[in-house]
Amino acid sequence: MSYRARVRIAPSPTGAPHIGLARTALFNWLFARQHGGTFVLRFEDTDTERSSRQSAQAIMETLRWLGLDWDEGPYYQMERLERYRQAAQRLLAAGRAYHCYCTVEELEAKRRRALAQGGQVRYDRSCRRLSPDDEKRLIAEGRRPVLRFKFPESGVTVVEDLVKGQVEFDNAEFDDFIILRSDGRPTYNFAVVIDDADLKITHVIRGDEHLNNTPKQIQLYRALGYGLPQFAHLPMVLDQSRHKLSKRRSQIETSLKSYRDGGFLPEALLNFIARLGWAYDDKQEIFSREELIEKFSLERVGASGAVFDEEKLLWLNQHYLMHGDPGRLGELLREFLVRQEIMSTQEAQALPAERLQTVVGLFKERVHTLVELAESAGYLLTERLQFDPQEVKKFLTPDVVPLLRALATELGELSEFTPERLEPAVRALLAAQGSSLKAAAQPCRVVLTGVTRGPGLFEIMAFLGREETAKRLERTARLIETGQLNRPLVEQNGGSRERPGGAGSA
RNA sequence: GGUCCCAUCGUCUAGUGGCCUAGGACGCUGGCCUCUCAAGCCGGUAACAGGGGUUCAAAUCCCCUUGGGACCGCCA
Repeated sequence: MSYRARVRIAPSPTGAPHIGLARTALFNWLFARQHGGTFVLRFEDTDTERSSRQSAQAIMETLRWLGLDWDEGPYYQMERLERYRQAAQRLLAAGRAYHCYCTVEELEAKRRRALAQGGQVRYDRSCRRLSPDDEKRLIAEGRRPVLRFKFPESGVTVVEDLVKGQVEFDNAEFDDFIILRSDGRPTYNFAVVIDDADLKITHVIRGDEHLNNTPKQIQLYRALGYGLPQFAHLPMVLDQSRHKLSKRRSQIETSLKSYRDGGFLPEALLNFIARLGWAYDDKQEIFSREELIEKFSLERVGASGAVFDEEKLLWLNQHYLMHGDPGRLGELLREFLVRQEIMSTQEAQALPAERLQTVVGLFKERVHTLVELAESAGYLLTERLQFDPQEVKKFLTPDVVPLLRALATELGELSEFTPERLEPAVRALLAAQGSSLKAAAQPCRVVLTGVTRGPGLFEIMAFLGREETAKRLERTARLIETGQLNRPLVEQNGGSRERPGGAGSA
């Protein structure tokens, strides 16, 4: 297992990078890293209509975000046109390729006719034996020929696939496909062979959908005199209706950017994707990047398609949120607070890193994404409380007012404003008032946060600090008395810009 | 329509002829814990698509059927 593996990811830069790209990239990357090999990036940009430099940039940025660093490239096929031309020339000279003068319209008509008769949608090879005179005439008509590959008309092409095993194709099923367009640009099946040969790719690891193309490529390798790489066709990632993941028809999100924006961690996404079609054993679900490199193997890649289960991704993301580095998570939270418009860039920048880390600690096991984290933490970091009318009605009744006042006063006297000191103090106070923590916790929580769920009451108080806690208690007590709690508090406060998260903590 | 691939709980999967009255995980669900919600812990639900073979023995091997998917472009 110590050969110099060379693998590649060869996306076409024709749109936003998607899950499928990450999947193929990850498996190739893992294979390269595991074997101390080389991971090459190549852009298949011969579809000049749809390819764009921006898309290439977006793909590279996404790969970087995922941490799938490449060792070579990016190569661009459009910068290698001369290479394809030379190879095509060789094929032509060897009698393995020929010019075809059929127009797009003619081909389209033939295809339609064939399909209507329920027959083969293959090119009829009509240009294969044109006489020199015919060719002259067609050229004189101004036709610009394409170059077609003479595919063997009989025999069998065998694909030795590392995932699918040995797959046989009857050569009669294939037609003389186009290798060079009329303007000289190569088509996919041609360019991919020359590039993989030139780049000395040892293992072509790619999606399942290419298995049917492989015989075409194998014949090309042979005609060109190149040695074959090993092939490994990965099962595809499917949507809930078991179709290939597609931006257009699938319900689930396919764009990687939307996962990034949605508050997913790259390590969670990678861990999740790795387990789509691959398993190490019956025990382990969580794999760090290093463990994946160590434990991944093509032998253990399954053959059947795998449905993308967002619930499981969410679970994994929460796992990495709970166990990730607090410092890093804190900074990500800062970013998402702005992104989710919880606060301004300036406000976010003013937050001490330590405060953010505390928030992460308080919420990490209660949220699944950074977006949820930012939105949940809003009431701790800003004064904007969203009182749920239902909860207000249920918990903030006039009879809790004395309790709130007592708390505000009593807590002011506490020497240390920490959860450890708060708990016994509050419990004692409640007991003295003839109440209990069980009875009073929820009203207090709503008073302080506006909602009925969240971190422990004492953690919340400690985070808010003595002053802010007392302030919220008093203010809400007043609002209850005057019956003003039917509208959002933020309006009644006249839009205070004060930040409780700033200084006054214990 | 043709060719090719695939087929274990709803989902991801373990299983490579006996260890399987099929294991784990997500989800769902019951309980514990508890100031809420989570997290955590304990328990439950749920699958070998069907039919033929081969074999002492089949989820595992073979065949057929069915079902699903991909590809069949001067897209990749």
